[in-house]
Amino acid sequence: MRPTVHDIAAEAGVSLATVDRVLNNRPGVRSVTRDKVERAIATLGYVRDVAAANLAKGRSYSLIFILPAGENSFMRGLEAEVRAAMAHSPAERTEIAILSVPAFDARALADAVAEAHRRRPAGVAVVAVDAPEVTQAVKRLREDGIAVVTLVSDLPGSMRDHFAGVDNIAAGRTAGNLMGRFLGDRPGPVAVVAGSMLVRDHRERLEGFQGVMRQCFETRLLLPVVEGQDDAALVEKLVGALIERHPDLAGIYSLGAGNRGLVAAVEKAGREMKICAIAHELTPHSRAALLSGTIDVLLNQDAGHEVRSAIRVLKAKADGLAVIEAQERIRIDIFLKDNLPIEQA
Amino acid sequence: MRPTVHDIAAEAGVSLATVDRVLNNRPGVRSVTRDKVERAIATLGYVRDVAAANLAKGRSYSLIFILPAGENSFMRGLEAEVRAAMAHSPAERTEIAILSVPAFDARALADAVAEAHRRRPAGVAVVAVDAPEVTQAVKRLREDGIAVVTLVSDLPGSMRDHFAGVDNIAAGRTAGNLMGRFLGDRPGPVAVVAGSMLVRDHRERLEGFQGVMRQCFETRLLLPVVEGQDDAALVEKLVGALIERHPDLAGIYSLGAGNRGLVAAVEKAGREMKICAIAHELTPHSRAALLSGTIDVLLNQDAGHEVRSAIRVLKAKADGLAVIEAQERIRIDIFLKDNLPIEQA
DNA sequence: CTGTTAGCGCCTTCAT
DNA sequence: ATGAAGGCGCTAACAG
Repeated sequence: MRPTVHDIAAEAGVSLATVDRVLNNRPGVRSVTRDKVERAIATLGYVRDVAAANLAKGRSYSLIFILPAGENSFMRGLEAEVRAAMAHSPAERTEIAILSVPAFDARALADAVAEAHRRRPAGVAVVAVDAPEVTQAVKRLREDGIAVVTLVSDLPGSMRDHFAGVDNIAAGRTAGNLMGRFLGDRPGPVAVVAGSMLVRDHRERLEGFQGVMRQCFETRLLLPVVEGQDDAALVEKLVGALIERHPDLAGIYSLGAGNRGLVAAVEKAGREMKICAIAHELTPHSRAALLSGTIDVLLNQDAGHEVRSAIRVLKAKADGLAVIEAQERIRIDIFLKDNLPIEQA
Repeated sequence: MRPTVHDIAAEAGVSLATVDRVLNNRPGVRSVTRDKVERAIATLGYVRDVAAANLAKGRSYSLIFILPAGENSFMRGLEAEVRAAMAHSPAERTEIAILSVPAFDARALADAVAEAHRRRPAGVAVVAVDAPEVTQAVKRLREDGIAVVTLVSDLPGSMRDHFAGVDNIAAGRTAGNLMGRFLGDRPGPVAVVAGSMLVRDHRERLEGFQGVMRQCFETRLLLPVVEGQDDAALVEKLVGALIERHPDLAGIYSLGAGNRGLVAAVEKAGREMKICAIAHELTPHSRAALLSGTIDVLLNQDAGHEVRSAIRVLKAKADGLAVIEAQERIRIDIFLKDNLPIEQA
């Protein structure tokens, strides 16, 4: 049987309360007493039973998720994952609220962060727009002792506790490597469609993609990036124009959302163009396009993993505990039509 | 606050003990009383606090992992993950033991399963060799009410409760698709190296790979599969012979272990052959080969995920609980040198 | 500064 | 067939 607080109390010759004070390093213990207890802990090899501790505490963590509104399927999937987590709230001892803000709108986001601040939660998770007013608002949260995790897109310099998202430079590099290899010797330029250069994840993917293309496939012409605002209609228009202007277009890397527009434009151009399309995020639409062959590769970040990791980290940080970063790393999934997971319910 | 057993007892007008009997459907409750309690549970929307239940029970699950011995880096990594889980044993209320058996040896494995049976654990996880005597031994475990999970390689027809591993047909197909696309129009045959056709995961990968190659890249010559017994020295010899016999060899798919031998043989052949190599499992050696460019793609199954999933499932099955299969699915990771995760400690 | 006591939500004897 | 009481390992008042 593993040792309990009672065993430590006995071994150290003190009471339960004192053991508890030492364990949670609360004040009000002479350092000699503290030493005795710590020695007992060490010799008995005590490890606290977290479940029992939580039961006794009955603590509950109030968390706020700030997510972009709009049609973006990935973001809606992310929201669904947050709502799924809300459903398990009782078991997880969390109380989660969602704040919705217009996409790519730094002012609105900064206001939402301020609103979250007013509600004094234990932690906040935010899909960041990379702008000074947002950085400042997040900094103020932190200065007030509220834990902050950036979700999907990071916000360096904001003092956020953690970033729950993928390495977007690596994602861009991966896309570049696959694009270069899939195209082989086939001639023709490659286009890049982003959502907005205001968000860091898109900037980083672009950087990674361009880096690999210039470094490993230096003969390939890269067209200047166009910004589709993650809006399907706009993306369709932009991609349509690109295809028209470049009849020999060999590949398209869509590093943001609006895949419906991408798919529509490529399908309109027709099969015979054999455009190699690489896009991000597995959604019902992009899945269908991958299976039909319109999209060749999908890079994906698992929204469920990101949300659950964000919650774990927020709870830990709210308790002032450290986080094993390696254990919270979010993988970049690469999906071909052959390794697509079965559709979930 | 969510309802507790007390609330149900009050609502139903019975005692805690009776509520508990109903909750764990133990005998000794009149069906009228049972109904009253069940109605109370439903109207209050009660969900039991598993942590508190475990605390009260103090139950501990004894599990046995049966793993192949030998140099195979992946299997050693798997064992390391099991040992890591053993380290958390107290917190997880598990007592894990490891049984080691020679690789690809059906008799030895069947004996080990019988030995596990004798120890009467709550559950057994086994890396299966696909042979009748193993199937029989596993069936006997199940008939005795012991939960069984196959790990990495499955054993259909054995009545095992669950398979903790990847979809190996999909893995083979993915390898085939990438091989076909990476080679493009480049001429030359493709070789396949397996470990042994005695294990199901290797047979399935082969099936998937050949399927895609024949279906989507039908002009490409596929050499007959060779078996390297997951032994680096043997693999090196076999691959060396293949390269010698086919100076125009375009690609190699290594679907088993022994990557050290593969890498040695390909590097000996020299860069200028530009052989496209696709292999399985991320190990220190294969990682280095991916970074150096000797291996082009690594398909991987996360041993840690598999072990933790196996433990979760065994505990659930030991308690007679259902498992959400979708939630236990193990993904196929695809690693290029660009998306390799940072090396863990 | 330190100890006593009463729970957290659930399960388990032992009576009745 | 049902209930009362104590305890799992830990924490949190409240005394002293």
